[in-house]
Amino acid sequence: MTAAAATTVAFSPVRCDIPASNDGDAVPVVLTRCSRCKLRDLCLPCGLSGRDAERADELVYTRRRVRRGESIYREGDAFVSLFAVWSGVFKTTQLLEDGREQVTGFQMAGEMLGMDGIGPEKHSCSAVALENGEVCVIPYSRLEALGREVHALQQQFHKVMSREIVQEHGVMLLLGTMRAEERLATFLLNLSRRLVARGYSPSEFNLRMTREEIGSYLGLKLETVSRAFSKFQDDGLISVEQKHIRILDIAGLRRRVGQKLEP
Amino acid sequence: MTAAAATTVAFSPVRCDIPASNDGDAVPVVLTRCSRCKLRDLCLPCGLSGRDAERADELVYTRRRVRRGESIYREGDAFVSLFAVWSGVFKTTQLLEDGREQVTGFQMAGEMLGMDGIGPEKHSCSAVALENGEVCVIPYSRLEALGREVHALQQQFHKVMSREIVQEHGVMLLLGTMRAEERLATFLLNLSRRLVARGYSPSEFNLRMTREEIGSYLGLKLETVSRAFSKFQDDGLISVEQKHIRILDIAGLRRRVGQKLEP
DNA sequence: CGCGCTGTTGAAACTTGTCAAAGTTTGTGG
DNA sequence: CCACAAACTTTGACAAGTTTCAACAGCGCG
Repeated sequence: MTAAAATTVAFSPVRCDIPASNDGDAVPVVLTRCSRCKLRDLCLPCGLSGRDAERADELVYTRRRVRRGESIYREGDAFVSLFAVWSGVFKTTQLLEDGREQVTGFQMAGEMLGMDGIGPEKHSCSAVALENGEVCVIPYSRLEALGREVHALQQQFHKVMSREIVQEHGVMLLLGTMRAEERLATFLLNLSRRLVARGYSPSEFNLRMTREEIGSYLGLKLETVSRAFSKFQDDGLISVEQKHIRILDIAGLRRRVGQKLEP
Repeated sequence: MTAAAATTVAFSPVRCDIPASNDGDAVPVVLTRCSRCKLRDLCLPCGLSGRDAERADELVYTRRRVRRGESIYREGDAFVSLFAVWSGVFKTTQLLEDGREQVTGFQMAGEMLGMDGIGPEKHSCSAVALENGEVCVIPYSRLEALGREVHALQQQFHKVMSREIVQEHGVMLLLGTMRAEERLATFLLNLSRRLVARGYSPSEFNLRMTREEIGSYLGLKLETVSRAFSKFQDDGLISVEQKHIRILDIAGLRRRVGQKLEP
């Protein structure tokens, strides 16, 4: 199954010692190379070629393992680096003063984490692993410096940030104008689209998040999410076995969202 | 009153002809200078000093008048420039395929518009003036080029984009976890805070948007917004006379949002 | 001066949340 | 490997909050 293929490591990390960088991180690390990474076309260096692609290798010196439930950074932490998901699925969550929490996003391979920290110089949300995974650490000072030299990298970075803004507009639309079932359908279609881009099946996947986390993201209670799943199943649009989802009628699912949402 | 002061033009535009720029805009324009602008500490060049501030003058060659109801750009338009609000209030709106529309933000002096366009290379929302106003046109290619030379400008730009992301997370929190009254209270507090930063009264202002636009932004129907206004008035938190709002008890308003939201 | 847009308010309908109970799966430790 | 506890999911009944529909008032523009 394709799912297994993409989890396979198409990459051999090479141990080496890196001289102390000027941002205070001087431990022996795993050398990673963006130019050889299986995710290069999904990730920040997407579109870079030739010399530019090689220079992108200077971006990432460490890849960090994160175990299920562990966080990459927490709300309030000083901002130092961006992170690119290499494997696993993550969620970002934000707290309201009175303790209410919301999931503001789910991130999978190739997606960037931490851009919220640049402006305030500290993270405004927490990033938590939903399963064991790895993230590439991109020291922000390095990205800034390299961006000035490698024009295409700078552009790429701006595009990534911009797309983050666009995507959040989409979530605002979802939260502001859609009903429960429309929200869930949109969520499933979005997930499907992103999985396809990563070489997985568009119609069959395992959710890494709980009903509660989905609900939090969609502005719904977990019971409502559960009911919507059941409804879709009763209507023959999907089959649900706990976290295992099969999309049986993708067109029907799209019709549940007013009309269609992704082409 | 402070409101009048900030509308006054503390700046004299100078007519001049600029040679054709390489992004196809060759009409006679108004020369503007960021380094002398009354908004420089609120806007993109915030924090630049000395030589850097002067170089920022190369960023903006035109300021564009936009009349109430007119749009700066529309969803789908090719992306060429960013815009900085110089005067007036704007809204950004996004459409859902079935015709539902949502207001995704309100922008006032010093705030940037158009960053959603960088990634997709076309605008993913429309920007419309709620009253007559002016925007500074920042050709994106120029910002990119100048950013490579003026380090601090580049950093500033990244911060602006990042803050946009953070702010949208805030809206997601609002839409995903708050009730009608909490949403409106948050909206009013946010407005008040931004007005203060611009030298206006924190407690008395005129809304430039209709109840429907507020509702759209907050994910509510206009009737619900109207009722929440009335409730706040009955409770002595604010006074409402059509669009004229006076905040009578800002602490009380904060208490309506679970606890507090802005310090 | 009147028409249209905007805003307010009431009552009924609908959607989602809340509470509760029970079933299922997962993980842990003996 | 089994037993048990904890976490997660499903479902029902009812409550609460918001929308919908409707009527009317006020303001502002032509």
